[in-house]
Amino acid sequence: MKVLNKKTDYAVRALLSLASSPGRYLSAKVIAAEQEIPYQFLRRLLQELIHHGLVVSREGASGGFMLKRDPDGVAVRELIEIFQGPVQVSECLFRKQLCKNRARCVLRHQILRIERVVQNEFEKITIGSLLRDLEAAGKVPQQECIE
Amino acid sequence: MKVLNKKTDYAVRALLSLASSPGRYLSAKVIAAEQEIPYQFLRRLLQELIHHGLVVSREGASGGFMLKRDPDGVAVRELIEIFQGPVQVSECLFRKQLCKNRARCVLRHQILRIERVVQNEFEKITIGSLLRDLEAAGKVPQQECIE
DNA sequence: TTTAAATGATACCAATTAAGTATCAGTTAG
DNA sequence: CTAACTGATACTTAATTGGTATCATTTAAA
Repeated sequence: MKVLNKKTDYAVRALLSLASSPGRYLSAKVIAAEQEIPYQFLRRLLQELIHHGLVVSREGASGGFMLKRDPDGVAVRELIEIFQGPVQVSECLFRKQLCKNRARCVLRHQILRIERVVQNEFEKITIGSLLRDLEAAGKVPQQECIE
Repeated sequence: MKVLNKKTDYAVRALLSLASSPGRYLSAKVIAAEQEIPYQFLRRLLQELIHHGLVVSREGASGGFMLKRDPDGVAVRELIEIFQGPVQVSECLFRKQLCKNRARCVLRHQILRIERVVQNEFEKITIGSLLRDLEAAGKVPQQECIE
């Protein structure tokens, strides 16, 4: 069970780059280098972010991308929805069809409860909050990625 | 973002069938009909459950499958791990390698927190608890699967 | 005015995974 | 003996994921 796919992961990191250079345009090249994201992949991803109104771009030489919204208003939850679709368990929820059997429903009910919890948690994590975490972590020299 | 795949979903339902016929062997055919699970798919799935020590089987005519363990001792969390791998966010956690950049780590840290919450929730949901929910729901005629 | 550095928009590709099907061999109750 | 089972495994098909490549357009600046 994988929670985040690469695209979401890259998007978060790209947005962190943009958020830490407010008011400036960063080129895809720079972001790619900074965050070690495959260049062409990143470019497609940035287009999607534009289409969803999260960033703006400037074309031409010395162009690039800039965060459009307040970093605290961009939740990881929204990014997950953009790149991995809505947090869901089954078709049942969306098609609003009757359950074929009750067993399925009982399980769904429990899962939906958990989904709400997860959504809530991801709603609380924003680019802004991550950026602050990042700055706080910056004071410690280097950290191991465990636990 | 999909939390449960079909295999896990089917497994839960198959186990619910088995749990509601304690001490009896149910054939794959019967379970498949009862839960509307594709027969051959179910059979492979049941083999996996055997290999993981959750059910036992009897071969030959009038053979079938039986739950091996206490229904309350079989958590959905375990089924997710069997059929979808451990609840994880990235390779980082398991390979215990150093983070290439701090941004990744900061996000990871938050995600791991959420993962623990999710794991805890799925640990609480067991075949036994679902069966009781099912019996309780059985008193109401038929329910719609919404929200 | 030319040019180099950008983005915009697509099209393509390879690997993996998910879901489902099919088959054959061995077992056993009746 | 045979029909109804499980055990094991191979195959298929479609979708998804992660990544690459290309061409057109825009623009700052030499």
